[in-house]
Amino acid sequence: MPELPEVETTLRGVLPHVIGKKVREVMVRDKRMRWPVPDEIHEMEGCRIESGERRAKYMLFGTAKGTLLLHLGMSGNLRVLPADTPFKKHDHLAITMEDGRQLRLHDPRRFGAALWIEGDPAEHALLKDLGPEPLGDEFTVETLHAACAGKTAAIKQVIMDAHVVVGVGNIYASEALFMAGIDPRQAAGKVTKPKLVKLVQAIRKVLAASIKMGGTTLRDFVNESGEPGYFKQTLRVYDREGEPCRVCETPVKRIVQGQRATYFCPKCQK
DNA sequence: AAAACTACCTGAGTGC
DNA sequence: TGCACTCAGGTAGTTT
Repeated sequence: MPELPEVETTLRGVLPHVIGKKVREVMVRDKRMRWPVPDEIHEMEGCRIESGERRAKYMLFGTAKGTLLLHLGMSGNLRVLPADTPFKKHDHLAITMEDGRQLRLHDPRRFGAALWIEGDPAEHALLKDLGPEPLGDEFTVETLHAACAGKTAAIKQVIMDAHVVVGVGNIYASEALFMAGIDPRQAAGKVTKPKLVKLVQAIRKVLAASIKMGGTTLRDFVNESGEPGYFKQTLRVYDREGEPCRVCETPVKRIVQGQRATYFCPKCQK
């Protein structure tokens, strides 16, 4: 499910309900996530949530004692509900705030994560080697060019590599390559610099546009209020196999790269 | 070093 | 209805 725009949408929705509020209780209903939810997560009980930010697809909530790290994996969502709302299957974590509202992490596939970090989150193993944020100043044509230099791997694989740039998942990788007019199978080292310029712009543009529309709901993504995102109707190629390219009407092609589906227009992307 | 592949897990959809 | 099968938005870790 969630790529960067969906995580950003969720975080923005959650923030007003948690910033400056005290945590009353943390309930771990099922600790089986990508990694077992640590007992230390209860450290946050009684703490005030001072900050909430996103790094790559991780959400980080800072308190005086430590930082809560949440990841939505493939099928997760994080909602704000009244604490007395009946639990659903796969509601693995529930954090009750002092005002009776509850944050609930729901994740059927359990590829998501809930961890407790003591010390500087930037030094945590999951975060310290991440590449630049795509919407930040550190992601530039120069950094992308350097990352692509000499690589024989397909350009799509490279922009999905979190060491190169974070947050570009399977949907937006296909979309950005379409917008930049680049064949996703092209060796990264062979993509020309003018194309890389377009690619950097395309990645920024597609992510920002999706955030504006509340993300993409393909099947089951919902934001903190349980509402879907509306970017799906704007997708140019993803999940449109056989349908006409919105530019040239050539049928959109689906291939598999690195065991993931890739969608592209064989005429517009060279 | 880089590329290819595996593993984790549940649920929805398809075809027989 | 039911069974077998495929596919899905992520990414750390292992193998080649």
